[in-house]
Amino acid sequence: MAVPRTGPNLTKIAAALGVSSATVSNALSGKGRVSADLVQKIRQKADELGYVPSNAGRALRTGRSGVLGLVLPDIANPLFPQIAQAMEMAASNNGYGVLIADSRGEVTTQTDAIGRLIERGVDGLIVIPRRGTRIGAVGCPVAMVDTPSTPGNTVSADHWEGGEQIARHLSDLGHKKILLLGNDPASNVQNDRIGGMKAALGRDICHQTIWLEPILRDGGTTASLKLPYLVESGVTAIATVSDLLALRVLTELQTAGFRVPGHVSVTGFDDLIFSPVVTPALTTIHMDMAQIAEIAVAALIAEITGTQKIKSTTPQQKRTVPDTVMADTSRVPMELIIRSSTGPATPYQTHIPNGETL
Amino acid sequence: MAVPRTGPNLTKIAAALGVSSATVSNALSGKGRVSADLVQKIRQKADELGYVPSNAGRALRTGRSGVLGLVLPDIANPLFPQIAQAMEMAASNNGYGVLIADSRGEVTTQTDAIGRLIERGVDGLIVIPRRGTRIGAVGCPVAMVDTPSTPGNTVSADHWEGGEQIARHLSDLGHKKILLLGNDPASNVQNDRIGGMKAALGRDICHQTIWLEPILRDGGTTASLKLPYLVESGVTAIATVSDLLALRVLTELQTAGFRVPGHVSVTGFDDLIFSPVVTPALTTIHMDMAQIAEIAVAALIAEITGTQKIKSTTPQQKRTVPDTVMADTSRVPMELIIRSSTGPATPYQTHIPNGETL
DNA sequence: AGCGTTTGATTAATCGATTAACCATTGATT
DNA sequence: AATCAATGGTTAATCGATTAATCAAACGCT
Repeated sequence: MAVPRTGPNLTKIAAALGVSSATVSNALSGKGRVSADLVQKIRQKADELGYVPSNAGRALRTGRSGVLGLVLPDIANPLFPQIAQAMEMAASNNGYGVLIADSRGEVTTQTDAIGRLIERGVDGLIVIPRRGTRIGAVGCPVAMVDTPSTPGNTVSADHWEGGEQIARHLSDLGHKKILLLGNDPASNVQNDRIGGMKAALGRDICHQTIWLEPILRDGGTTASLKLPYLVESGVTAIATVSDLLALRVLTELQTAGFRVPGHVSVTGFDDLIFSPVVTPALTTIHMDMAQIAEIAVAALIAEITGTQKIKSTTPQQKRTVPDTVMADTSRVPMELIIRSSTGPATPYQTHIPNGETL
Repeated sequence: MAVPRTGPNLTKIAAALGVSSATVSNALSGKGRVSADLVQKIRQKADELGYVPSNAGRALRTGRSGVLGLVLPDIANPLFPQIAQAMEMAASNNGYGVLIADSRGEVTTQTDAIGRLIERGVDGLIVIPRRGTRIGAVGCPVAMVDTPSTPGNTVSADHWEGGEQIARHLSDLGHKKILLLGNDPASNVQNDRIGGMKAALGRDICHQTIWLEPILRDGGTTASLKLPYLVESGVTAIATVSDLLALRVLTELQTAGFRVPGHVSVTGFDDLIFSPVVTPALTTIHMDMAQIAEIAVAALIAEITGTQKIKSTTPQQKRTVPDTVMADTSRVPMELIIRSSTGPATPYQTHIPNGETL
């Protein structure tokens, strides 16, 4: 094709000033020895010509692309916007770009997704694994964002502590009989959250855990949670592991004529986009994704820029252990957001779903 | 640094077989003239060594990176997962990667975000603009996904027709007094949706349009929509421009003691993740993001691979018109999803919010 | 003055894939 | 048999930035 490169490059700037391209490179990167006023002139000329360094050229020479891969096996995750935004921001603050990959929920394609990213030459991977999926050796540093209790985890929110906060909040409101509602018992995150809740509930508080996903799988989508029955049997609070579940519970209760939080308090997790705008607004736990992203990206970059010296000399024999990186802080605290879906416990005596004034 | 490249490259394969690297390149790309069995042997050797072509080398030589940029000025958009997933899939099916950029909602940083992508050498941009923001000249092909009525639009869902579908559905159910609820009157998408709704409602149907965002801006977050008043004044259906709004309306009505769809029918738009799981499940409009993405990516790639010959010979003088590409089909139909939040119109006589059996 | 050192800049090799231009066979044609 | 074309492959240049290895000049020091 012989596409004539249009944009200005190092050589063009060098030619315009009558110096060598090496000097221009040094001046712009501040590495070699270049006199102050020549640096000045080069900078100016570069701006004037609208110089944009070629990533391809740099990548080829340095062996680093300046791009991180973001893998979300479960992209349907409603937290995705938050995660993507936070990661992109953290990366671009550090001069990196973010390439996304999606594996459509299937485990087999997760490997493909990672493969695609590797082929594109990413310098590192950020992986939000789905239900504890292990990542095989990939040949580049990997930051895993799962739960503090997951082996190989780099950084994550302290889901356990978040669970404790929610449980304490409900406990403080006087709730004595609480339903803990999870979705997938195989999820590390959800187990941590539920674990934290249980740990924070004193012996005087009765609680029961229900996992939704197995029920739906066995009973079909029509399977009911029998929430009205549970409430009538004395449950005054339902703590879920996700705002999505909380929303489901909330609307189901409201349709059945119960008042939230009048009859039952409901809590969620994650502070999703809809949580503040529903009525009643959801009491939930917010995670500081920006901070998590910052730590994950920092750890990744540290590994990337420091890993060269220990480069394995035997290219054929890949390491079998994933190169998950470590961070100084591996768990960031979560924040309790109290809104309107929780209130004082009012033990349910007689069932009057309708016909009463607030 | 002198990082010794570990992975196998063309030269290594060539050396292993005693041929030239050019032949290997030709064999793998199927371009030059190479005998059938040599191609065979080269392919085999490449697999054996686990050869992965270097993107940097290829990009440098060909001037194309094989990466598309995805710009979502409004990343908080709950449709983001769907969009990102569809785009990534369409791109990777065509051998391209997707680099994301976020402008955190601000218009000024939108330019920065695009700039970052350009600097990373993307071959083309996919832009989902926020409220009709225009994209300046960027120097690479751009696919805009907005509304069919937006000038410069490449492809999008037929929001107008979606609005018509929803309106017809409500009309068929016998609703005569309908509230149309939008959020941002400056949004092209929302205007199309509302426009379609209005167009499909016959003269015998009374409707009123309310925009939420201006009300909230003037009246603060506490401003109420006075939904109960509206319902009591005879509105039997509320058609919103988004599932998020529909959810808001739904929960507000339920809390006020109204039954959906018993007293009022509620509809949304976009079929967001929570829409099927709330009670009652939302009747809404689903857009075929996969198809939109496929069309956008195809149009972009066509432009990318065909644009070389008309490369401008005057690099300095950038085009002032954005290079938005055109597609054969610019509007893809939407699909009406009827669930439980809509039902026959039952004109509201006496207000009995509570105390009645369904 | 003579020697070593610092400063400032240049040369040239390199990363890996692509491709235009070229060379060497073999086969076909008149 | 001589010429031409097709086939199969090689050479070498190129994309743009980086950087190790030089080189030349200016400076400091005894």
